[in-house]
Amino acid sequence: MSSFLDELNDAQRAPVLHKDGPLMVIAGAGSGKTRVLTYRIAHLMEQGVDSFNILALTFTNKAAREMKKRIATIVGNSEAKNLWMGTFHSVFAKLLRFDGDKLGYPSNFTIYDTQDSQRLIASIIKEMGLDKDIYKYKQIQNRISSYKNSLITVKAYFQNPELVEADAMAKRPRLGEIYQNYVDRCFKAGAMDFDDLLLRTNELLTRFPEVLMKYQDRFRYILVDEYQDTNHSQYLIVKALSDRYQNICVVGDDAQSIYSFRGANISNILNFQKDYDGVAVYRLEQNYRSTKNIVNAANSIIAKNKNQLEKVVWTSNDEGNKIKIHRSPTDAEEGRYVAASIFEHKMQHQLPNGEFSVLYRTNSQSRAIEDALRKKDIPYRIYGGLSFYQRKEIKDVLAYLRLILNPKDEEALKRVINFPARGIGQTTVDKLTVSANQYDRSIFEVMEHLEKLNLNINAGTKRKLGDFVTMVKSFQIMNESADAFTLAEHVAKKTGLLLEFKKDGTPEGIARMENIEELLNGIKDFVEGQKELADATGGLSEFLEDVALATDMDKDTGDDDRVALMTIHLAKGLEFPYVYIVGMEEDLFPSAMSMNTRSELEEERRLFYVALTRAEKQAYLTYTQNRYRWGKLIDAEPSRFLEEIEEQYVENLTPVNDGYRYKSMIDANIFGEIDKSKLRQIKPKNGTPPSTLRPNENQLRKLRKLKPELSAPNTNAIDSNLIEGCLVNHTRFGKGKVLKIEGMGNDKKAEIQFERGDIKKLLLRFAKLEVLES
DNA sequence: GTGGCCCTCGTTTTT
DNA sequence: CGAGGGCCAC
Repeated sequence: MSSFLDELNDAQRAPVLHKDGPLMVIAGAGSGKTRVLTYRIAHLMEQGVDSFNILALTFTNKAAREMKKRIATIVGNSEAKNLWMGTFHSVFAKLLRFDGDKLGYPSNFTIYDTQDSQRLIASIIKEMGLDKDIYKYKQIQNRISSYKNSLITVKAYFQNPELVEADAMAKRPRLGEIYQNYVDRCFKAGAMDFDDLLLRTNELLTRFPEVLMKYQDRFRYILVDEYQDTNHSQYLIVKALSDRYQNICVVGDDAQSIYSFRGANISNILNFQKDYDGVAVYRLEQNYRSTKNIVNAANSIIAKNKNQLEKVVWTSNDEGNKIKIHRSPTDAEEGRYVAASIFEHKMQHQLPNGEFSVLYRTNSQSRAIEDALRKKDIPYRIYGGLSFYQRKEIKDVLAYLRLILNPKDEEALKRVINFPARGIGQTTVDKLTVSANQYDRSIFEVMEHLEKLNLNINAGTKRKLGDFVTMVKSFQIMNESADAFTLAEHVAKKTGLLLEFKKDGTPEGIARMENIEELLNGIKDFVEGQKELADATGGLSEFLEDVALATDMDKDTGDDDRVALMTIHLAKGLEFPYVYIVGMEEDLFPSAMSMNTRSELEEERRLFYVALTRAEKQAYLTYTQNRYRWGKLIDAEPSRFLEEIEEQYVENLTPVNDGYRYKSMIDANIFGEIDKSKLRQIKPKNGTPPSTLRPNENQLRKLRKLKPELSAPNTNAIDSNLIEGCLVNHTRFGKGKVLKIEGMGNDKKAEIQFERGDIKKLLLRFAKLEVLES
């Protein structure tokens, strides 16, 4: 029966067979971690552990679904169904639906997404009459979120002088008040934000020992995937739930911890052995995914990090091709190169699109890649970014649906009360909000009792408000009998949403209408799917919860064959035969925002490690010399990570001396010029012969090392004489006139009209210029 | 109350 | 450069 155990190697089998007591599995990239988790669960069930007693926390709901499916093939579908599996957020949302009433929440509480939270915070700031330039709602939301993730409640905040002082110092003395108001308003709206799902679970488990006992007893075996990315709040939940039986299994890889910005605490995994008694540690070090070149290159990168658990990832796979590094003049050409390369591979080996992925640091980089792929007719799919459910028109429909379930949902109400336009303006909404705050009621309740309240609202508007209330109530009645699809379709029509976009007539409006139709189809599928499930209540509420907590990864990709475009963060846990990592430039990757401390830089490096280890057969690293950012073309410098890979594993497709295959509208020669001139100066200095293997990388390295000493004297020498309008001589371009000087210090550039005809922009610290006449 | 125009800001990454 | 928000005029 347990033949699946034969599919494991010895290292994998050990944690699968481990039955009781805490265990930690340190799983290197591509070492079969998911397989271990899956089989461990299956094995527990075969050993007689009741499926109701197992809780598995995964990184995406999709991962949970797939694991469940696989387990079902081993132990049978009816048993697999009973497992509690999903992301922290979805599992504990479910738990709070059962027991959240003890904290005063309705079981149909709304889940606010980040945008809802931000809007609410923005309106609180406005209501408090604070300066929006000092109290920036996005920053404040971020702040509150990290407080919540560290379990710093409003009360804890005010009791902590350091925090209060820090905010006061940052000229935001009223942050605590905003926090207080925000929490109150969410509560009054019957809403939880993402962080509440964890924070309130903690509160529930702490304040109600009988609830804690119930779930401790229920979840006798707990498994946590990607443990390195848990935050403090999640850590405490796991700790509390596993406290009684101690059957806790965590799986992770400290080298792949990349979510500290949302509160993930790498010390959770580093300290696991201290947190539990008698922890068994298993290591999965054999990589089954990638070639030797990729595995070794990745190892050589991560070795640069200081803080890590001991582990040696190795593979018996083929050597494979070297990692290819390619430079382009601009981001548009980078896109073209990637598209052309994918095309070439496809043609040569008859490969499907699905074997390729393009990974980037920031979502905004996708545009150039998209353009290029589209031009080559290569189908692609973007993951993340503005996901389907975040689109305006979709959120509008969802807001109506949310309002049906929870009329107290303030953000949903404000979103749709005047969309499509029905003559209820900001002034009216403000009056309602003030009144609602005053009576400690929701806006909807105020609207229901307009007659009894003496609000300064004219009769016409009152009638409109009344109509709106009546409409929402009619939806609520319909919800009692109709299924989610029928209701949603009715809502889309009755509210005039569909018509609104249809009558607009622009391509954009039509696209929006089609999106709404797609949403309706999605709801239909959902309803159909629910009919098959035994425990499903088949309603709107479950659909909305799914939507609120859906990752972009969770959306069914269908079976169409497309190149995958996504951020590196989103790529975690995935693998592709061919991987292109684009934008390998300083300030972009590593991000300019993450280079202030060693730990930030180390996280960027882990991110690079994650990116590289997604590749099975071949990895490409590309960078540009100039990139459009904020609508401006800016100089780019190769990422330091390029140099950190050991030379033997990479191959440079664009060495400096290759004669510039890529002609560009802008001055692509700048880098070539510098490198050559620099080399000439450097060579006698340290006597190292230039490597014939990787001239570019060698030069770059030297260049970087020498830059400080070289740039300072250079610019100084030139500074005094070189002014706009003066005549200069360049060693290679000849005589020219300086048209413009811009930038400061190292970035100081001169735009020069050369006699031979062209205009070039040169960095002064590199250009060898002789001033002829000023 | 509505619509249009102008300004600002942003690009880290997400449940 | 683009999106989103605020302000002003009708």
